[in-house]
Amino acid sequence: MSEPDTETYFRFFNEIGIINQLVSNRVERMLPHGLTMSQFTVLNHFSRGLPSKSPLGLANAFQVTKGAMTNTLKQLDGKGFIAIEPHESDGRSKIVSITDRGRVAHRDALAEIAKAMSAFVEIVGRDEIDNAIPMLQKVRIWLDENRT
Amino acid sequence: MSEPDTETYFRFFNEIGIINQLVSNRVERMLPHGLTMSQFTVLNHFSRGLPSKSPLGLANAFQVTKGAMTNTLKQLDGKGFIAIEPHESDGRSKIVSITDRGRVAHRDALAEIAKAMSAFVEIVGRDEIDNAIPMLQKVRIWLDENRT
DNA sequence: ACTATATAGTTTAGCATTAAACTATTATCA
DNA sequence: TGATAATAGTTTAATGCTAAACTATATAGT
Repeated sequence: MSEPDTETYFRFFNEIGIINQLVSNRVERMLPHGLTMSQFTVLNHFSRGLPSKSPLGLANAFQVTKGAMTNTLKQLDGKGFIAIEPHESDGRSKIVSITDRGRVAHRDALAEIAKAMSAFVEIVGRDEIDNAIPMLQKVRIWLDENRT
Repeated sequence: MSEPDTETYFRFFNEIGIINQLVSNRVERMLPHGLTMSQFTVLNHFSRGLPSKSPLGLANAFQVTKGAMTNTLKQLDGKGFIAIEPHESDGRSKIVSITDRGRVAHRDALAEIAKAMSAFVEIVGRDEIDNAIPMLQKVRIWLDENRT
């Protein structure tokens, strides 16, 4: 691969890095209930009707370490937004699920995000987002499956 | 905006967040000279022939705080990869530039990245990257200019 | 059954980052 | 000119993340 090519790919990932930094920062400052981005992401997962998962399953789904997930779940549990129960047959494992209070918190958070996004939506249309997501998924899946 | 729309936009930013996490992690482990992603990004800026900048200018360019940039520059300086000189007329400011050793380190790093990217390039073609960058730039610029 | 290995989760140390306090210098303007 | 505000950079405290060590339970192989 020629050097200019590397530059282009690097710029791609660099744009992604800066967007991530700007978005995380912005969203985190407006989330209610003292939610962090990671905490919201977990609530978002369950409020979409997805089935209960183990802490490890969540860590894999969001590509963070087990340790990071332990921390995130501890705080969500402290706020009463999730329930952590022992796995019925495997003594090593646990099952995480969202609580009613968690659902309310998620709804509040989503409302705040929607409010802040309204201006953004006028600039970057739904079609552009729809168009980009499959490509981003392809990138993410490749990175996930080809870890070193 | 309807709730499903918010979901779509959120998924977009979520994919970006996960990609960023996977890439940072992967790249950082293979960078030579003990370079971090932030350090490499600074070297990359200068090695592209861009003009010397103040620490604050670099912090703004990469969307990190002044404090983070102080730390990054301190480490690059310790490795002899950059030179930090006082601004000629403004006693508060400094000017950062890359050194010859910094250029060599950058070249080494770019070679490692290119090597690791070769497999990725086969999956996600140059055209897809070229197609995505303008949209990402638009997102990044909007986020940057519309900070709260 | 016993031992070795693998797995789920927690804890710890180290690091990069942010926000805010702080120092030093420059700009504004009355 | 002299006081006030703005700016550049550093430092500090707090936070979240990773990697690795650690505990406890489950699985596999003999």
